[in-house]
Amino acid sequence: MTVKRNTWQKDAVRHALSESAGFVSAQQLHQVLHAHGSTIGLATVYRALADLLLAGDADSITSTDGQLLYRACGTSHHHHLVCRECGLTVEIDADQVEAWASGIGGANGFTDVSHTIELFGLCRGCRGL
Amino acid sequence: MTVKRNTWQKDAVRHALSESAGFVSAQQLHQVLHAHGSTIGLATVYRALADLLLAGDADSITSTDGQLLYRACGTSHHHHLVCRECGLTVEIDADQVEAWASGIGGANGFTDVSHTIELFGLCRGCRGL
DNA sequence: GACTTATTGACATTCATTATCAATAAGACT
DNA sequence: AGTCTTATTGATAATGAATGTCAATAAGTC
Repeated sequence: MTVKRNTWQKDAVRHALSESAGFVSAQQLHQVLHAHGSTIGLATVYRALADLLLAGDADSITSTDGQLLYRACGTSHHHHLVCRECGLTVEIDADQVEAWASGIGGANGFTDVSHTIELFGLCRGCRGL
Repeated sequence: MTVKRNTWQKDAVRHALSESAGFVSAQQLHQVLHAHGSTIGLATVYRALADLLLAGDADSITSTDGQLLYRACGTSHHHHLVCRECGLTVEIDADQVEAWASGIGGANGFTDVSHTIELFGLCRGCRGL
């Protein structure tokens, strides 16, 4: 049977992902890693992220322009309010929504319900241009 | 200012979409239209679908393999509960969440707040395998 | 250290979606 | 009806994220 091997590349991806706030694309992670001097390959980043998904150490959503965004998972769960102009991000917690989400899931016969909630808007600064 | 023009192509896409049950990809719609004798171009199908999205006459989700799926849609804004195994989709309406979203946005100085909410879970069928 | 083979990484490939742009036709105006 | 403006179309090229390929590398074992 195939035996998993531990490589610095996988650790690097895991670490870079946990350092990132919010959702990050595989390409962004690759760039960040290179900016920090790593020589990791793009394909390897994709493979490491796929492994993290399977292992449940990360989850993903697809952004509006169609690319997959990843997030470290297992830490505290929260959501973001993002300015669609400048990218300013405000963390929000949403206990009501958490409860609502799991309730809806159960009412429809779904289990293991996870959710992705992102709010986009125009922040004060960008509006006041 | 730009003036919208009505073409048989847009009507064809709108009609084909409303005839389709469930979610359909742009490529599938294009094939269906050609199978019915239409000579509509693929790019035009994409453009018509984009217009329908903007007009609120259709909504879309991204399938597990990354492509956009479209569906004719009523006027009301709603969200989806999707089985992460088989793709079974249940419509949910979320008045509470709508209110919560705009409230949070305003409280943080954001205007024009839009949101994306997706719930993923395991449906009864897939769980019982 | 030697060996097996999982993993890497540079590159090619796939494929959905978008951009390009000349040709067409919708709507307005006479 | 004819003319004119330009929004729209459609064939094709281009983009770009994601995956496949495969020789070279290195993790874990003995």
